[in-house]
Amino acid sequence: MAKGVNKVFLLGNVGKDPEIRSTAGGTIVASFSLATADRAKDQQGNWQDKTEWHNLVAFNRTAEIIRDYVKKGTQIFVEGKIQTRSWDDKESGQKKYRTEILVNEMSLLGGGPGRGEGAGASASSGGYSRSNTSSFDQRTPAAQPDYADQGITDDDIPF
Amino acid sequence: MAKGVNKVFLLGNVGKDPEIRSTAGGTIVASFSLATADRAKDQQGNWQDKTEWHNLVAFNRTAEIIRDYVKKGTQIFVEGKIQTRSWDDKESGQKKYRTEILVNEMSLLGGGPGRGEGAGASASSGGYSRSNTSSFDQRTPAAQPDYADQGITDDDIPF
Amino acid sequence: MAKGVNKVFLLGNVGKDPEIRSTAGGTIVASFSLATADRAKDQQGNWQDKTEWHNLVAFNRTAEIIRDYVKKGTQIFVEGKIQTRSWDDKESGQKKYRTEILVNEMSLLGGGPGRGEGAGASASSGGYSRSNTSSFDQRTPAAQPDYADQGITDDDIPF
Amino acid sequence: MAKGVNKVFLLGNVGKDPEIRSTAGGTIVASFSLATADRAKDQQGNWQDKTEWHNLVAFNRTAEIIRDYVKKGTQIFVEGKIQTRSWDDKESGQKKYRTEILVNEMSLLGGGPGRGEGAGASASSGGYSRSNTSSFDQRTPAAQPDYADQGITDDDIPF
DNA sequence: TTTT
DNA sequence: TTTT
Repeated sequence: MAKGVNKVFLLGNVGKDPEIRSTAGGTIVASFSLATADRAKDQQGNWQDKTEWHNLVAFNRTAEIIRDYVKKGTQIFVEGKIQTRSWDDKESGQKKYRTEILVNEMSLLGGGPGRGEGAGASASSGGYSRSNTSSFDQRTPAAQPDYADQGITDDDIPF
Repeated sequence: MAKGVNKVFLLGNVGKDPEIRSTAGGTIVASFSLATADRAKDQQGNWQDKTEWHNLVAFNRTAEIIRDYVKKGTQIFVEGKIQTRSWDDKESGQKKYRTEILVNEMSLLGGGPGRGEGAGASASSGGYSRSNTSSFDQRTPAAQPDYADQGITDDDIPF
Repeated sequence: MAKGVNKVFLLGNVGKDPEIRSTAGGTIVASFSLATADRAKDQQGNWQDKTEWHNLVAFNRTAEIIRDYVKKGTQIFVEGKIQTRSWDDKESGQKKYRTEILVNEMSLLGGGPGRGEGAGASASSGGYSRSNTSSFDQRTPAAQPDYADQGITDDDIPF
Repeated sequence: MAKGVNKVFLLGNVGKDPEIRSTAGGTIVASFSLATADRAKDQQGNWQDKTEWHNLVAFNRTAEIIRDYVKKGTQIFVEGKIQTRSWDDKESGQKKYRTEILVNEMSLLGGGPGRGEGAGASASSGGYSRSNTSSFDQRTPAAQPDYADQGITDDDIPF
């Protein structure tokens, strides 16, 4: 029986083309950064824009959608959960932490220059459809993403 | 004009008595960890409990409430936003990151042993009131928390 | 492909013992009201408590948990979606609407007198466990709830 | 001290040009409907699109933004709370209910045909800016909207 | 480091 | 109709 709530909502623009990898078991993993713009008062009481960057990771079907439709600049809305992975840095011997958002659901929004064109791939047929919102659900993640290049073992996999 | 969404909901138990500090400017700052329990399928398909730890920080009125009512074990619900601070570690010269949840609203829940008694401080009068929910709002944070002991400058202050 | 977001979070107390029904197909349906207490400024600028009432409905496994653990006064946290059903009132001939929250996830909180005892049924063993949080997930609803007594047809079923 | 949580997130498209009114006290009130598209399995197990309609209401600064930038078709993201108003219908003598979402924050998204042109007003300067997200905050509502034409008295005003 |  |  699960307990607790750990829920995140982010709406922003993707910082770089997502990095797509596959695990030995065939699971697709998408990693990318998302910028959420915020407006806050500075110490002089003036409104200042501030950008917060988030590390996002998605698996399976959601990762496929990201591979096919999301790139630098794409505006998306995601629902996910916060996860912090830790490991011992080989060089410094220090404990290092990386906090990521595991994406559970994603909606592609119409905004931003990173939708519908470019070298990669896109199902957007331009014109009106470019302004649609599409939402995807990743309810049943299951697999062993290959995080080996980051020194991440299977024990770090969140499901 | 602000843009984007960066919203977090957490329901869990506090890991240790909160750390309360004051800035030179008189702003009260509360820092503490929160555990959210999760239930996820492992690679054998069995349900496993997993605890995720979050670093929370609150200011002003919310920090006062935390100082007075929250301690190790207290069950709370919070709404907040994700923030990642970074600095250069003096020893290793490496860039370090710390992701925190800036608490905007908090509800004290009835659960857990960490409500209403103990060495610290508490306004809870025990008995029935232990099962109440109380909610606090921190809408207008304003000040310069003294993060000096963490090598944090005023520029890192989120408002 | 789904589009859009329709997400609700409620934390409050149950108004009456939930009503449990079964459909012809065997689906369990739980209906109940939830009060969320709010604090808002009145026209004189004074803070006033205000209670908002919500109609909640849950199916299958979540309905079973509600049947077994939730009753009048129980404090819960739910995640769900908003749904408005409409029908033609036979008497007045008017179109009538009823907005409900379809519960997707629920956490039992420790608060309130409606936990663990009473005439109905409860798996709570009292004492310490009263302060626990338990969370349940209803990810794959599937069936034909019998809403016949409300003049509701299968077409109104949300899944 | 407030209690409880009553929080709603909606992402969808506006159904009609918003209705803008002013109260005797000068408060601006915006009312409009929002469609959130959902994807759900029907009884045959096929995925079906389903649209849920919501009644939204906003006051003050948020209402002004809506007046100036939102119209039929505009894609928006809103955060708000659920409110149900009730009154006695004069004709039938029946108690009637209307559930609305009181909008607290709104983000204009790039999608949809209802952005940037039209008879009304718009600050959108076309081109790139049309794909931006703008977010507005309504933290301190205060006033007496004139709901007289709906048989609504000051007592129904949520703040 | 919480909680069950 | 809950809860404090």
